[in-house]
Amino acid sequence: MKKVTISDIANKLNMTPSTVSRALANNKRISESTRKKVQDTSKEMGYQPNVMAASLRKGTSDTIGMIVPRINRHFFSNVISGVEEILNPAGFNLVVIQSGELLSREVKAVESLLQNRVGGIILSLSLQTNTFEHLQDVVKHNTPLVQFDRVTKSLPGSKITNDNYTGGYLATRHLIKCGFKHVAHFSGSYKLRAYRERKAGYIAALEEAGMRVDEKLIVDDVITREAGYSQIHKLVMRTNADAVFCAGDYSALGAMEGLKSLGYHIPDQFGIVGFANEPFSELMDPSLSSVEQNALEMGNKVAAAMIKAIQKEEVPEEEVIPVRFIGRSSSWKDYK
Amino acid sequence: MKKVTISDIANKLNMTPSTVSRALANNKRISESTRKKVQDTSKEMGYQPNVMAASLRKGTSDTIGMIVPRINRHFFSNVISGVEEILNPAGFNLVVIQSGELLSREVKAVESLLQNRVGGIILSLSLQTNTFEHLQDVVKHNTPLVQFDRVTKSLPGSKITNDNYTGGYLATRHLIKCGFKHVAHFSGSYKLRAYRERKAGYIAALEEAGMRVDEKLIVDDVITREAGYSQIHKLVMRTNADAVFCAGDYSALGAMEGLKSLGYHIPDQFGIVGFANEPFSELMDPSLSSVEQNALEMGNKVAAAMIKAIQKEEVPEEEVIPVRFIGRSSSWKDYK
DNA sequence: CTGAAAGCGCTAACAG
DNA sequence: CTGTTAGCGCTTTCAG
Repeated sequence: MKKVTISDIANKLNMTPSTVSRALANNKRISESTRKKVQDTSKEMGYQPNVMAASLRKGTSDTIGMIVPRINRHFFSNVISGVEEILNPAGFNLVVIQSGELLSREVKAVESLLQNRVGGIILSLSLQTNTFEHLQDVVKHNTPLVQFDRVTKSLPGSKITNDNYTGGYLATRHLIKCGFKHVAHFSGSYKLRAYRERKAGYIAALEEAGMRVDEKLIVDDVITREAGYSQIHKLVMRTNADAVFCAGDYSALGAMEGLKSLGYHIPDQFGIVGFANEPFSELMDPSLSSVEQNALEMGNKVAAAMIKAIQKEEVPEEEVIPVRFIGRSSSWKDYK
Repeated sequence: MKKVTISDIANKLNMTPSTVSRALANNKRISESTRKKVQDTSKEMGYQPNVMAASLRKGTSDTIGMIVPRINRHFFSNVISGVEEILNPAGFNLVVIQSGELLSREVKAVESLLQNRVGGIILSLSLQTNTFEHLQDVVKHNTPLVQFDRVTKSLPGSKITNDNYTGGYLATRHLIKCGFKHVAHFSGSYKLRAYRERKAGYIAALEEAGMRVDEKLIVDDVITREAGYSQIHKLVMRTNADAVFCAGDYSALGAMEGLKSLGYHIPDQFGIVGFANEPFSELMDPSLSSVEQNALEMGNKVAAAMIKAIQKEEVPEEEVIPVRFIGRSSSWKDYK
């Protein structure tokens, strides 16, 4: 089928494309009668506006690009939903691209969004990302940038993060209150502020309790299930750890499996707390204590910041979303 | 920053935009030397092609739109990854939109993709979808359409589905072989073929075993955790069921929780099998038997069909991806 | 209130 | 091998 354009409509009604364009855009300088005529026949003819042509002309589009490491993480998919909740009613479209935690794919994604002239870019950094040149392009192109969760300060624009510090603090304090004496920490990459902050909260809780910070009890780059499994083996062999605060639920899951394979009873002999409250956490046996992030709210805030940035309003430089500790069976013991 | 265009490059090098365009497109009718010059200075000047302009001119774009009910379902997010695996290397971009299982949002998504003149649309129907007018538009616009998983025959184009029939058959046969005598079935909406087929497989297994099909043991529209929880209560009150094959893992989860709350021991007193093999299934206590769908392979096939359709090659009308039954503790008992 | 005209950035005949 | 020209569909001054 030939696609129908505004000129087709104009011809049929004996007017010019400009008038049709204005009528469709609800321009106030058009008489009520022609507006109605135009809108009726456009529907009748099955007109679909060509947004590419419009964006090309206007120099900007109503599409917002969003780059996330993976969409099959509970946290990220809920942030996406939160963003859509605000963006769609405001007349924006969202396109989501996965970086797969790979810098190379993040670079390509940024490039592709820029080439599509999106109205703005929402980004959570991949684990691999250690250089920010590709994002300098975004800045140079004057494309609004909003970062969330995994952010870097070396770029301008809004940064919306979780209260990772408090999360780490609450998780660790809980383990201490449950009577664990040697609380270890499985962290992520220190390149990411989120993990540094969770670790800082962990240390703060130890110090508050007058406990010594033992570097041997802190292992970084342990975020996968596999890493959790293998690292917990090393940990119990080499140290006197009796509990672990993991910076993610997947490593906590791996750690739990590792401990079970060694015959440990959880939580009596070993306490575990994760981070992110993945859907499986409450269903595990024993159920996994975790720190819940308010992903929907974060998404809402991210979208709001993006809209403000597009409208060139003042944007909050940093915004922190509160977290909530959820105690479950993997750690709950003799709480005082 | 002003965005740099091919004319800017052309000016700087004293040639015409056409030459630059051709050099950038690796057109063979361009001398090696100018090609190199153009590509170098384009990089140097930070040129980003405006794909909107190109698509407008060419009348088609390299962007494929994909509409899924929800991205936070293990199955769907893996199909997405499978699609990307094929589409990205082939030079296509994928944009994903969620319908949220709502017809209204599915309609809007289709409209938006059409307005963006995507090169093709990949679709899995929302649960609510009971009319297909919005998809007639896709056909009318000559936009290639590939359906997967939740498909309707009333539209042309490729349809890639799981072998739901065999899945239902294997799950039910397993329960029968484990000695359960009154196997019930929690289905989804019969509007969707996937659920009708799973049910057909269930019935086939019963009949093969010489068991009577009892309509009281079959409940439809039970796909959420909540529905599974409440319906299992009704089921054990009103019938003699001693096992249930659920058309989804979420309802199976709810059913398991409901049975536990009633003091049932699983699988000794009641057997459960789900469908989809969500990540939580293996982690539950007891772990949930389920039917695994090969989502990555499905994604690959979907993408391949789309590429063929775009290149106007022959496309397979229907393709069926095999499934695999995974027996776990929720059903495994006295197997023979 | 409506029309005429220009141009967003790119590609593709058609000519050289 | 490269230049000329026209136009994709739309918006937006600038004139009436």
